[in-house]
Parts: sequence; C-alpha cells; structure tokens
Amino acid sequence: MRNVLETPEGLAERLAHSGLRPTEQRKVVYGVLLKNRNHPTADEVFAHIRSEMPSAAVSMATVYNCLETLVQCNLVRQVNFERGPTRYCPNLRPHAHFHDEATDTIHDIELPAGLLEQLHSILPPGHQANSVEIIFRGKSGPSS
Amino acid sequence: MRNVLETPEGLAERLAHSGLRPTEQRKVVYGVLLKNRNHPTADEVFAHIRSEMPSAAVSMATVYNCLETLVQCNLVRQVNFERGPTRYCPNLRPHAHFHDEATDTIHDIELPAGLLEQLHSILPPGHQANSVEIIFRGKSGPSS
DNA sequence: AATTATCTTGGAATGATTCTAATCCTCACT
DNA sequence: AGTGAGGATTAGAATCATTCCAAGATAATT
Repeated sequence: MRNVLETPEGLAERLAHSGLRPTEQRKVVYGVLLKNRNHPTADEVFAHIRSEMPSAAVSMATVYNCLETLVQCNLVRQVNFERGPTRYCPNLRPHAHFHDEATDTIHDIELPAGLLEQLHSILPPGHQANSVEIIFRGKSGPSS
Repeated sequence: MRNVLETPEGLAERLAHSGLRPTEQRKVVYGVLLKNRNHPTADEVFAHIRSEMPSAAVSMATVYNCLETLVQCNLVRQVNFERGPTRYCPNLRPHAHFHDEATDTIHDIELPAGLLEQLHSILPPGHQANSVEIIFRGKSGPSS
C-alpha cells in the first residue's frame, strides 16, 4: 500500500503548504523520482529528464534546487553512501537500505514491526535519537 | 578490554604483514587516532599534528595517504555522515554511531550481543550482507 | 655504492555541490 | 493592458574534500 503522499497530486498540496509553487520543473523532478525508484543521483535525474522528456527544459542547478525543495517539504529523503553523490528516495516509510556492491545498486529493505523501537532501546541513558539509519552492504542474489 | 591491535605496537606488525613500512608519518597519524577518539577528519588529524607535535613534518597529502593505508590494513575504519568529510575511527569492534546534532560530535554505541545477527535476519532471501552500518542522529544529554 | 622499491610532498586536477547575480514568471493591483 | 513584488530558474563561478601526478627523499637489497 503506497502512501497517499507519493503521488504527483500530493506534490502541489505539499508545496502550497510551504507557500511554494508547483512549477513545471518541480513536477518533472518529482515525477522522475516516483517513476524511477532506484535512488538516482542528481546527475541521473538530470540525464533522465534530458533523454526521456527533452521538451522539459531543466538545468542542473534547477535539478539541485528542486531536489532540495522536495527534501524540505518532506516529500523525498536523501541518502548517502560513503562519499558518493547524494541519492534521492521518495519512500517515506522507515526502511533500511541495501547496497549491492556487485551491481552498485541500492534497494529498500522493509523493517519488521518493533525493530526501530528495539534499536532505540540500545541507546545509553540520556540519548534521544530522532532518526536511525541502517545500511547493509553486500550482494543480493539473482532472486532479488 | 581494548583490542590488542589498537596499540602503537600493533601497527608495525600489521603494516609488515602487507609489506609496508612503519614510517614516522604512519606512526604519528595512527597515534593521533588512538589518542583522539572522537572520529576526527583528515583535516583535524592534520591540525592536531601541526599544533601538538610541530616537529613531525607531515603534509596534508601524507595524512590522506597514511589514513588510506591504515584503512587498507584494517587498523582503522572510515565513517561518513551525510556528505561531510570522512571521519576515522580506530575502534574495530562492531558498533553503532551516534551523531549528536547539537554539538556535531560523534560517539560509539556498543551493540548488545545478537543484534547484528538479528539485523541480518531481516534481509529477504538471497541477500548476503557483509557489513551493516547503524547511525543514530539526535542529541545526547549531559550525562553522556 | 648502485639499484630498486617504497614514501612523501606540493601543487594541479577532479567531482559533487553551493553560491551568485541576472533574468524570467506569475499574480495581485491598478 | 501595465506595473511591481516576490518567487523561480539559470549559467557560470566558487567551494571543499579528496585524488592524482610527477619529482624528490628514504630505505632495503644487491
């Protein structure tokens, strides 16, 4: 079941909520992320727009700006692996990431109920975490 | 109980094992990491050497080279937060990191027995992870 | 001592991202 | 329709961490 926010429609509403405009560029960038769920980099989003919808004129600077805006509006999360380029992910539900080193691809791992709570519980007294990030590294078989 | 490798003595042995020399610079850099367990960046290691041991002539390029070498020899781990500069950590035992956003400091969180195994067990079939990284973000109280 | 391999180094190059300052839209109000 | 204000987009410069490079220093081996 996909979150209601993860739709092109949610975008305008969410932007308006921050006093921002649902411009063509923002729609295009968000659309690419929704359709293309392999955690693309800014570069990849840019290339994707260039090749698949050459009519849409979007500059690199704008791709960065739009992605930043989407992150601010909590429509998109950014994920970093090592010092590689930042990747963008429209899956807002808590999840872990699996980085397949063989193919250099990333995909989401759903978390069983209670896992996050359990993780928080390992923190020593006085620690107040507002987010946890879990990254697996390895190889995922052909069955994936 | 500190791992036997986490000593200046372990360095020469471990380097020799890879056919590398225990140079002055490598000893200095490793020494800084051992004494300075707050996950310093390359820049911070460099500054530390400059101020605390001005006699040791070590260039920035060499700091990077030495850190890289130590990582290759499994004497040191590198840790990244967002896209900030890479940080270095001589704690080789599995542990999580807590990033205190108020003070922008990082510290290690020990993992209870079995947690890593449990985390691996949430992976869908066909996934073979060879490492897991856990990063908490938040603030740690004064008691820390 | 000569040869060879390893190390260190300053500075140039790289790559992702951010900044800047100019231009472009869009909308409300005349 | 015309104007003005603020938001949005853009090309290109600037930044920052890191890597690369080519040269010189150091140490080990012959």
